[in-house]
Amino acid sequence: MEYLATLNPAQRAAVEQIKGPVMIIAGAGSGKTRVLTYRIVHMLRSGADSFQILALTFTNKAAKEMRHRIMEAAGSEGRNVWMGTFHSIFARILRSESEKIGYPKNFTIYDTDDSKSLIKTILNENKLDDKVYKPSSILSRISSAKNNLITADEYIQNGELTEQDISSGKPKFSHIFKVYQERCFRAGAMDFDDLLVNTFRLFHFHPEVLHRYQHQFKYIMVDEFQDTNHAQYMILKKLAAVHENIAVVGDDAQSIYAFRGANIRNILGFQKDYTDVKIFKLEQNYRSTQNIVNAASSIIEKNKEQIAKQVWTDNETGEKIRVLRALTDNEEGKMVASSIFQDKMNGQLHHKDFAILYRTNAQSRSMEEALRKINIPYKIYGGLSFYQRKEVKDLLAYYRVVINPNDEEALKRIINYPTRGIGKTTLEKMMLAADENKVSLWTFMDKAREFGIKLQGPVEDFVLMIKSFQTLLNRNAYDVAMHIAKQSGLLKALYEDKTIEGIARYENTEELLNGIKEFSIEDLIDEEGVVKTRTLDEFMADVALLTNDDKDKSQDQDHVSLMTIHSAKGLEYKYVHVVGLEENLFPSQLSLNSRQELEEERRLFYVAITRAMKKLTLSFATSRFKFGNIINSEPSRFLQEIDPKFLQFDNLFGNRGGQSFGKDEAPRTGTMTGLPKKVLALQKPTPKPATPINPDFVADDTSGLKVSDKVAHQRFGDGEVVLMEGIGDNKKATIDFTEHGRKVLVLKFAKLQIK
DNA sequence: AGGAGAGTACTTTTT
DNA sequence: GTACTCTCCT
Repeated sequence: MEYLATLNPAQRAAVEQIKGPVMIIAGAGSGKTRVLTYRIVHMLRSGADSFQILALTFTNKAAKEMRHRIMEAAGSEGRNVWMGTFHSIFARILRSESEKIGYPKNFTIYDTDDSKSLIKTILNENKLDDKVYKPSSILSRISSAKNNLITADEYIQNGELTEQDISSGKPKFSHIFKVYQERCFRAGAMDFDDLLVNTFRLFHFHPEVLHRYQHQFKYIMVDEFQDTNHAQYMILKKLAAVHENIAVVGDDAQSIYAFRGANIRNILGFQKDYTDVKIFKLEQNYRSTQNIVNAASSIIEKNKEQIAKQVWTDNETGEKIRVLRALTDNEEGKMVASSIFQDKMNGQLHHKDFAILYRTNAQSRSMEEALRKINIPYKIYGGLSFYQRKEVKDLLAYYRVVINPNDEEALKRIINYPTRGIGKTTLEKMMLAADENKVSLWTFMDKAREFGIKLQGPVEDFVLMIKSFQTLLNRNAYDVAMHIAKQSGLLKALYEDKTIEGIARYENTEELLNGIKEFSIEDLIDEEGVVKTRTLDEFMADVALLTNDDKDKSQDQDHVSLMTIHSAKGLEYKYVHVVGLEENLFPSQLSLNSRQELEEERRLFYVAITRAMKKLTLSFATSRFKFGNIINSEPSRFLQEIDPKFLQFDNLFGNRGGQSFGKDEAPRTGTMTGLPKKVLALQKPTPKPATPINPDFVADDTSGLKVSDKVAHQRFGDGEVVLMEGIGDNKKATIDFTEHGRKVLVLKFAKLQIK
C-alpha cells in the first residue's frame, strides 16, 4: 500500500473510505485527481473487479486525464474500469438497451447543430417567426425541461410553465417541444439531453435492466459533482441504490455550468439523501503560490452561496499578481505576447508552461496575431471542433444516413450535396408529405409508390445509391467509408475546389478518412481468438460526443495554450495570463441580471486564477473591437475585488500607466501606479459616465483634423494632435493633453473643439 | 434549380 | 469582422 504514504491525512482518509456514501469537497489544486485515481487503485487492491467500477466525469478532457492516470497507477487492470463522461457512458448503455424503449440500436445522436436545424424546420412548417422563437433559446428551454426530467406532455400539462411561455410571448413553445420530440423519435435520434432522459426512462420502466447495472456497478465515483444536473443525479441515485458505494467529488466554488442546468444544490441534496455520508474536505493547495491562493480566496469570499472551507498552502509566497493595462485588444495581445517572451527568457521556461485564458472564444484572435508576430508557437484549444467542420459533418452525414436512413438532419444535409438536382422545393414538398403520413422522410422517399406518388428521377437515383451503400455495412469501416466518399461524388467535389479553403476542406476530409482507417485496423479479438472486423457503425457510435482533444495527438508539443476559462478547468500552468478583464466581457454582460449569474462569473474568475502555479498576470484593454467597431470598456469589477496587497501594476509599454481614466485622477505612488480610480467607483451600483465639466461645451466638426492641430476636450482640457490613423468611423487621433497625458480618441465619439 | 451578391445579426461558456 | 440568410438573376 505504498501509494497511501504519499497522501496527506485528509486525502488518505478519502482514499481509504471506499464503502458507503462519501462526499469529498476538494478545493482548487488540492490533489483531487490524485485522490480519485488512488481510490480506484485502492478498490482494485481491495479485491474489486475493474468492471465493477464506474467513474463518471463531466468533460472528455477530464475522462481522458483520469483514464491516463489510472493506467499509470494501476496498469492494464485499469482498462476495464467504466470511465467516461455521463453522456458517453449512458450512450454506451443505451446502445445495447435502446430497443426496450422503442429506439433502434443504431440510433443517431443529434448534436446541437442538428437540434437547431430541426427546430428551424419546425418553425418553418408552423409559420412561426424565428426572431420571436429563436432556435437557440428554444433549444435551451427544451434542454432545461429535459434536464429536469420534464417530458413534452408533462410540460403541456404544467400550467406554470405554459404560463411563462405565454407571458414571454412564446405561447407555441410547448407545441414546438412536442413536435421536436416526435420528430427526433421518428428519426431514430437522441439529442444530448435525451441520452440522460432516456437512460432514466430505461431504468424507470425496466427494473430488470436497472437491476443488472445496479449489481454490476459495485463502486460509483463522480467527478465535478457540482456540475451535475437533476437528471444526472436521479440516474446516479438509481444506480447506487443497491450497494450505496457512491463517492462524489466536487468544489462548489468551481461550479461554472449552472447555465447548462448544473445544480449546486445537488451537493446539499446528497447530504440529505445519504444521511450516513462521510464528508472529507481537501483544503491544502499544492499547486499555487501563497499570493495566488490568497488572492483567489479574497475573490471567492465575496460570494454568498458557498460551503465554508479554508484553502491554504505551504508553498512559497511567490510573485505578486501582475495587472496590465492596454489601450486596445490588439495592444493587450502584444503585451501578453511580449510578457510571455520575457518571462520565458528570464525563467528558462518552455512555451508549454504558459497559458492564456479568456472568457469568450472571440478573444483568441488578437492573442493569436500577437503571438504569431513574434514567433511564439501556440495552440488554441476548444473552439470549433474538428467534427463540427462543415466538410467533416457532410461526410459524416453520409455515414449517418447509410447507418440510420431515418436520420432526417443528416439526410437533409446530403440529399443535394454534391448537387444532384433535388432542390429546396422538392425537399420541402417531400418533408411535408412525409410529416402528413407520420413517417420519416426516408420512408416516404423509399415507399413513395405506396403513397401513390411518383418521385423525380434524381430522388430515385439517390435512394438507390444509399441502398447500395447499405449492403456494404458489415465490411471493414475504412473500405466502406472510402467507397461512400468516392461514389457519392463528395470527394470529387471537394477535390475540384482549388481555393485555399477548398484545399483545407479536402485535407480535413482526408484526415477523417485516415482516422477511420486507424480505427478500422485496431482489430478486436474476441474470447475465441477470432478477429472481428471493425465496422462503420462502430466508428459512428459516439462520434457526436467527441470533441477536439479526442483526436489530438500533439499533446506534448511545446506551445503556449490558448483556451476559454471553461475549458481550462482542471488544468494547471506555471504562468497564466487571464485577459479581457473588462466590464461586460468578464463578467459577461449577459450575467449582470441576477446575483446568481454574477456569482457564477465570480466562480469562473476563481477557476481562472487558480490555474496558475507560479505567476499570474491579469490584463484589460480600455477599448476593444466588438461588432466590427471600437467600443470603450472599463476595467472589470473583479480586478477590484482582489485585495490590492496581492497586486502589482505594470506598464510594459511606455509611460501610459500614469494616465487617467477620469478627470479626478490623483497622483499615485508605488504599486498603485496605474490603478484606475474609476474602478473604485465601480463598487457603487451603476457608474454614470462622468458629467461634462462645461455644460455649454460644443464640439466642432473634426473631419479635417490633422497632426499638430490644437484642440480642447470637454474632460481632458487642452491638447495637441500628434498622430492620426484609421478612416471613416474608425478614424482615431492620438492627442497629448497638457494635464492628462497622451490619449487615443475615436473621433466618432470624441467631443473636441479645434482651437 | 442554383449561384452570386447584398444585408443582417451576432458573441458566453460544453456534452 | 464574420457567418449566415435572403433575394435576385441566370
